[in-house]
Amino acid sequence: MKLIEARQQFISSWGAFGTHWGINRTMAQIHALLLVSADPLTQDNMMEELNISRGNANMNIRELIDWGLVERIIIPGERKEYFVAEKDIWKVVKQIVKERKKRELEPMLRLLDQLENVEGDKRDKNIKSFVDTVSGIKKLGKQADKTLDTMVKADENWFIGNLVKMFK
Amino acid sequence: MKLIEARQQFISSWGAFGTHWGINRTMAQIHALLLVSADPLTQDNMMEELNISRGNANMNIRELIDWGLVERIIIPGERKEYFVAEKDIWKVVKQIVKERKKRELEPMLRLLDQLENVEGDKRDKNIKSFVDTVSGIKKLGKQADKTLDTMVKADENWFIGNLVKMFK
DNA sequence: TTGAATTTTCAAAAACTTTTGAAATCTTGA
DNA sequence: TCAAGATTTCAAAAGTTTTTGAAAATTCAA
Repeated sequence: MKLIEARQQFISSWGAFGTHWGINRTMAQIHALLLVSADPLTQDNMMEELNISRGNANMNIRELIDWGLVERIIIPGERKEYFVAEKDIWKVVKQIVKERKKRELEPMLRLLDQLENVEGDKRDKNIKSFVDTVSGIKKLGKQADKTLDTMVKADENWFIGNLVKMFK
Repeated sequence: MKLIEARQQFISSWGAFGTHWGINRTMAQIHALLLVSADPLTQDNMMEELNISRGNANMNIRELIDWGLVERIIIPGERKEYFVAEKDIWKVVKQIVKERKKRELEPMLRLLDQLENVEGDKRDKNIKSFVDTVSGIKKLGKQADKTLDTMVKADENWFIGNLVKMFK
């Protein structure tokens, strides 16, 4: 398989993959393009390679910066802005985990804390069923939260080393 | 907070949460409703409680069954079908991990295997950048695949026990 | 077997998300 | 300061997904 073709495959699959994870196709494709590019790219480079409009490119690049996955860099003597993606996949994964934890897991746990204190007789089977479900989710959620916290702080070798121990 | 209100909060938040994970709102809400219900529910119960149409209810119930999260049960002497959700959250998580692994991670790893064999001189910086990115993702992906495999087979105490060891 | 109850299907409508592109704003070198 | 180049914004258009509801199919008790 030729490089051009392989790149296209990668970019388009990464885009499709992203849509299963609540990330829009273009954002995932821009990310993929930056991941496989040897050099920094401009917005115009990306617009051309992915066939997307200026507004679309701009919006999604900014969102990637917001997620901490892409960095804007200034090349001295150049007027245009250039962009690069973090290439270390372990760092990318940690960054995504960190953001999703903050944006989704933590608010959910705060809600569950409140919901657990529902009024009424715990012997009522409807109340019991509600409280049991909420407590169960909370318990697993809190554990996941702690685990992810530690993971975000860890380096790759530590992580893989531990997994090997854990699963041998 | 009263039970009715707490249930509504839970159902609506679970729905919003689901949309961040590529699951549609209604499917997540039906799941939430079944999770907090003490008794099996019919399709009509769910239509009424969630204010959704017959077709919508039917489609999403079937999708939940497809994911292995909900079971259809027949109550002797009753004409209607009843539904219950798996209440053990650890089992729910394992089931979701198992399905997503099969539907998303495994196909992605098969693609990466192919893309790694791109033709050309590995000293060309464009080829190097592509191959390095693909290899890096593949390496982490394979590790995740193994880990999730073990997790899917494990029971909760084993899992939490190990995490505690790992992170103490 | 029949027919009322129930479930399933699916085309069209509604809702929601993404993309476009032109205008507005900002930036910087001369 | 100016103006050309670059970036950002955002309303409208296009595209996608979800929902509806009525018709078709299926089920089952009598």
